Amino acid sequence: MVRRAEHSNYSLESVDRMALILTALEQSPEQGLDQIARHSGLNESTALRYLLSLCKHELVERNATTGRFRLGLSLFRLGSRSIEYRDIVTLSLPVMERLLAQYGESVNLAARQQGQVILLRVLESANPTRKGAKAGETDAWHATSLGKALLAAMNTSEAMEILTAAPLAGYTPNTMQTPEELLRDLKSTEARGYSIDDEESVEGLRCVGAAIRDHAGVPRFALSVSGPKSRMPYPRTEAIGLDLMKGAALISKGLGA
Amino acid sequence: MVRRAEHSNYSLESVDRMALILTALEQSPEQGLDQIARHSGLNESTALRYLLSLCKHELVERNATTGRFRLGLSLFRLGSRSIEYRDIVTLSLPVMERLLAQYGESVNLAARQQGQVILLRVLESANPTRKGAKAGETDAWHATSLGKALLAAMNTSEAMEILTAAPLAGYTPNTMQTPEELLRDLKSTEARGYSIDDEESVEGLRCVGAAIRDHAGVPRFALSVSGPKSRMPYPRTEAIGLDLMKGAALISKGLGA
DNA sequence: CTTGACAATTGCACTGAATGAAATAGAACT
DNA sequence: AGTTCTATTTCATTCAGTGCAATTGTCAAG
Repeated sequence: MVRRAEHSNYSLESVDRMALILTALEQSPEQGLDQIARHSGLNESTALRYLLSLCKHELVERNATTGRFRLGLSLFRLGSRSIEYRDIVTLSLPVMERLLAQYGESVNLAARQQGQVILLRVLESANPTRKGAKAGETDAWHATSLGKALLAAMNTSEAMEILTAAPLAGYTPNTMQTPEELLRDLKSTEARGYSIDDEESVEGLRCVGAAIRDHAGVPRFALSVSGPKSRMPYPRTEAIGLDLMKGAALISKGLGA
Repeated sequence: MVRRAEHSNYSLESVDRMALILTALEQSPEQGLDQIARHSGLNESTALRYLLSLCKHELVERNATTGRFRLGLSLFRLGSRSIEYRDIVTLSLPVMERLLAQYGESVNLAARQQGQVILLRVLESANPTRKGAKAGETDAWHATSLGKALLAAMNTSEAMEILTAAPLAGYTPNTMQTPEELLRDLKSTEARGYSIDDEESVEGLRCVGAAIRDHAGVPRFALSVSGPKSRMPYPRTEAIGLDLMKGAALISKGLGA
């Protein structure tokens, strides 16, 4: 039963094309047929047929007056189910709630996905934080505790690949923008066991993060606690960091690690 | 450009099949190939090929040990974008235009933002009204149909918090200036489904409003129709109120509610 | 109003991608 | 050992899906 499908030719072109269309639509809120065709590399008539078919299932929607296309609500419904059904979230929730209760700061759970760090779940602190992150958003690899926790947990060559794939944007004066600098930070992160984002993504915001490994030991998720610098002094970040490591380890174990 | 595609045969079977698969997967968190094939009515080999292709794009994921399938994280990402890209103004415009055409009175869209009610868009009636509201202005919570529609849609404690935060200014003899009086009004508003401002903010002006909820069910926007008392007699306000509720519900649905 | 440029839509003939039945192969039992 | 599941693969057949080219509608400029 658990023979894995190896034949890569088990890939249906139509599904690939559909994915291309959706990826194209992801780039901007609303697009005309020509833009989508250009972006996806598909023939215009082909793109139109896919789009209309997708519309039938509300996976894509069409502006009735302009005729432009956008991502549909069915995707939202399916996406919500996807998270709801995901054991990582249910598995992490108790840990996250405990961390929130203990420290009173926002707790975040993220996944590594297709080269991005995507927030799965956020438990907001009761204290108003300047960072109003919401599930579904993507975080920067090099400037957040979530991203850096994941990077530090993978092997160096893989991390380098991600860090050199695109120019490293600067968000604050503290953002590290060279791979060399980051590599040094990742080394100490690995030794320490948890990552620190000291105003590297948002000014005044300090975060601590730890990686979660899946059943195969691959770092696939990360947990973080974030709060204003004033409420995150040094001895506290260490306490939180150690606690995060414990929590992350517990979840990893729950995933079968 | 805006010729609408009519030919229903513009539907790709592969897209329909893919939708069948996703719908099947939506039914329960994790399913084996046979269940999915049975549920979708597809041949097992066909279902497998779709599933594996979908896996390639992380639209579907596979449990590595059991071989069972579930909805993938890409759906979550796409779904989040779908909501993010949904713009309240564009979504509301068709509804607002219909209301203006139907009743010939000014139609207003507002958002609750940072403790205030902010007008997002105003469609002016052709008949000169004394209320020349413009987008960007703020409305009073306690003396307008927009504000009261929002207050009535939130839970009582939250509404009270807003009503007691600052003294309630009086604009006309009709303005309710005590939380108790307002609370009673909000109760009947909730039961009625739409709010009424009967010369409470501007003398001679009568308004009817309804709340719009976002994807999470939070009342975040409101829609209203306003006109001089002379053109807004009682049976008419009710007709407009019911119509507003329908419109608001439609927009809420468009936001993912 | 006419013209031209552009974007969306449709018709159509061809073709190879996708299909389902049947054969094969592990896994998990007895 | 065999038996019964479910998952995977093969393969010949064929029709779904393709892209070109023609058409139609829209918009803006003259």
